[in-house]
Amino acid sequence: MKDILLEAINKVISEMGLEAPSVLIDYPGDMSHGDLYTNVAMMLAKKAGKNPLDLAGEIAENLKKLSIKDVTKIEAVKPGFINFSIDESYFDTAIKTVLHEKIHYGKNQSMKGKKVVVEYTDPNPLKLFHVGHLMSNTIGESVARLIEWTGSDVRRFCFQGDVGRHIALTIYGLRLMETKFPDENSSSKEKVAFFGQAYAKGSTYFKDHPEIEAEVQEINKKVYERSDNEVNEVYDKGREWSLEYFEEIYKILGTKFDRYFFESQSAGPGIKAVEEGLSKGIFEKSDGAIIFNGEKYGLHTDVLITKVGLPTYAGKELGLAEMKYNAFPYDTGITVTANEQNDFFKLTIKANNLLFPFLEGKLHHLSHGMMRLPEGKMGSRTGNVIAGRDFIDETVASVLEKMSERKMSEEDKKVVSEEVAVAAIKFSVLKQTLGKDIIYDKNKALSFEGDSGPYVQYSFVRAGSVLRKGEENGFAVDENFVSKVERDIVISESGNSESALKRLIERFPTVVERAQSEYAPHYVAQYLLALSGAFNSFYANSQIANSLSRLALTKAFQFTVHNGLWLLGIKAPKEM
RNA sequence: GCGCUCGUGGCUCAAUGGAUAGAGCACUUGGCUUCGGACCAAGGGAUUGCAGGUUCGAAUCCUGCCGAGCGCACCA
Repeated sequence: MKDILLEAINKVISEMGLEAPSVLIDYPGDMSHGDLYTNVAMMLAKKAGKNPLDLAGEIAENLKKLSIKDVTKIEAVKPGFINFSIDESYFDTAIKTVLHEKIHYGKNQSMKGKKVVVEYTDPNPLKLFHVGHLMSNTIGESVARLIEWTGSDVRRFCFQGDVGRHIALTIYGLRLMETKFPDENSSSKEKVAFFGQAYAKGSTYFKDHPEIEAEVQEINKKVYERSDNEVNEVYDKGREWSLEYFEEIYKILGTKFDRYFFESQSAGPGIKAVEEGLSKGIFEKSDGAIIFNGEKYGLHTDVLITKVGLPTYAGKELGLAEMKYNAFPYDTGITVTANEQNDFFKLTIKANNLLFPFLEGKLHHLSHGMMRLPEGKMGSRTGNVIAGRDFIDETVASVLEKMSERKMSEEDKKVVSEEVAVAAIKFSVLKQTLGKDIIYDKNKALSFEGDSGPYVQYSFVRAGSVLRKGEENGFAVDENFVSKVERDIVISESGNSESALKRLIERFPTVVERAQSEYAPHYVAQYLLALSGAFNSFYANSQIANSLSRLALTKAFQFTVHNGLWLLGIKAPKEM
């Protein structure tokens, strides 16, 4: 409908001899202003030498002459808006579309055939998987799903820092610890916690004893070269345990990576790329190290290969871009990280473009804020970090507490409580604009009410419950349901909670498009809150289970919520 | 110091240069003989950090100031 009106407006204004700017046509915030509005008259008034309201009136008159299907009212108002009212039957048709498209409702083909890689989460083996990784995973997964809905071929990549200074510090810290090395039978949580402590120990010790620098560098070199059996043994065990532990978390979160990359693999290609860049004059030598002088491009200067000959994070990033491209020749390569890496990515993207001209315009960095504690930044070096797994487990525990009254098997409770907890966590991340920090207050439990994931899930569950009731009343939602709805069109009156819900369901695909084009899942999250609110209001105001049209609307609501939650990486449970 | 990002009710967040700045939490009040109360309805609560500017129109764009966060050469 938006497109139809847009076309009509453009036609009318060009017939009036006016140049069309990029016309805004949208849903008004307040339904009392009609179903759609445009501000085109105000934008053109000055150029046309007319008063905005008069011009709006003229455009409105000309639009009326076109007698556009389903448009029942065109009205020029106050400063110069033109408001449109759409016939109720148009929305009834939209509801039927939902019932046909089911779990595909909202998809489009805007990027059909494009290849896209999304790299996210990126935890480091031997280091703690903290709430920040949870955030990156949540956002990356949602973005990957949004892109899948453009018809693109998406690959999920995860890059893990299995070599480097943090590993050396962990191994050093291990030597300082009295605690016994955990055995194979310990839980993966214990195993990983052990290495987390070692890292904290190693890095705090290093902070107070800078004289161990040479020793740490020596260990680091051994890790790269795999030249020391003792180091290798610790390293291999730690890496294996970490990766197992990460898999457990991905399973709970609902992410499945297509491919893992490790820094130990990108080091070689990184060095090769940097040396090639050096010979081409893209990079230069300085103080024994190889650097990228970003100042020519208004960026910083960063070291790519240290004077000891080891690639830095930046150097390895240069190798990674090519490795990713070789694994899957993408049109768009997105990397999701916290915004503390913004400058770093500006730098490496620039360097990658210079080095690999075929990557020009393909690399994108998507940054998000950080999980912060009320008392300040979390840092794994100091040890005041919240483990991602602990955060999930604590949330699950409080969901279970809330579910204690529910009659449900223990097994089901376990599954559902996990789904609800993950919803609460993910939604709290995805409901707000990317890039802003989230303050995590341990004393304030995550919300299950109001603007929350569980609120949306609850609405879905409730809808399911009503549908079952409808079935008892002889309105089975089966193969014949849609055709029954088709025959029995019941047009509801406009202006009530039922028509408000209908209108929201109809605009879902446009919400998805916007979220896709801006890589902004929060539009979907915010929409789901509004949609759920509209449903709950409708539910409170009408008897649903005895009306086919209202059941049809409820079913359409269910599909829409289900699809929206899916885009956020959140499950829609049957019961909770 | 330089660069990037951000300041919206007590708190946490929305708002494509557009209409009366929206929600949730907290607070006050009302609603289960109806389909799940993790709900609904209503109320109070905002000089959108401050000062200018651009515009028919600014939370949004520009400039300055104040405040916060992040980054800035051999860590990742």
